[in-house]
Amino acid sequence: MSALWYFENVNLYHILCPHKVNRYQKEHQFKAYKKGDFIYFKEAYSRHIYLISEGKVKLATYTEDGKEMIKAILTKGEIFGEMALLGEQKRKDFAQSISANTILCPMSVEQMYELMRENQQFGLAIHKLIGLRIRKLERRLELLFFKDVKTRLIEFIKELMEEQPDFQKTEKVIIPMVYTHKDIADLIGSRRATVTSLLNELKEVGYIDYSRKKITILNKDVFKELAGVSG
DNA sequence: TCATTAACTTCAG
DNA sequence: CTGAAGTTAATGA
Repeated sequence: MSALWYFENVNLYHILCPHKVNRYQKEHQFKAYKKGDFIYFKEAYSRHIYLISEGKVKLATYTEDGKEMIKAILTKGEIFGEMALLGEQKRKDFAQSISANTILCPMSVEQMYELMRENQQFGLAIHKLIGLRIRKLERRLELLFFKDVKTRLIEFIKELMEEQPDFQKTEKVIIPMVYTHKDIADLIGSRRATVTSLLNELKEVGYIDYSRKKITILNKDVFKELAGVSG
């Protein structure tokens, strides 16, 4: 199911990216953002949906005590701002570029509605994506509240594993790393150093191998059974 | 005991 | 050469 989500994202991008859609070619434009640039702020009007053509984007809100709560970090090929399609008037989170050169295709809500009307498959895929995102976030929040960091990291890696298109087929699963240790730490509510040492721990006991570019799960079935709580 | 802080080294642009 | 990423060890809850 997570794998589906991945596929749909890719397909969405192909359907959506105005590059591929002839009749939007004229009005089509990419927008570039530097590191730290905001794409939209909290409480801004929700007028667009964005496709990531290049780079990395962080979606987050502020908690009551003023801290950042990171909802997601998205990369090339993914879409965000989709809540605008469900009638969201103002953004509940903010979006910020966290890579040096982030390039986005903005699509207006009206354009999106038009596409959804004409292409039911597409409309369905969007709704599914929204549903899955909400569930994913809920699950992550639950983990944050009730589990220790190690469990959170393992669950996080499991999720990435299941998003790999062909992960069922082989014993080993290679996860290309789009996240830095800091990104991971942000997402699981921990620190860079903790992520590194936990990854090393998993490496030492032979569950994974990793470098900056990828995490290799040496045996997916063993990994799937990992509960995380140490013993 | 586990995770964070801080200080350090390595890496990439 | 600089800032970010990654590592390590000391310290706190």
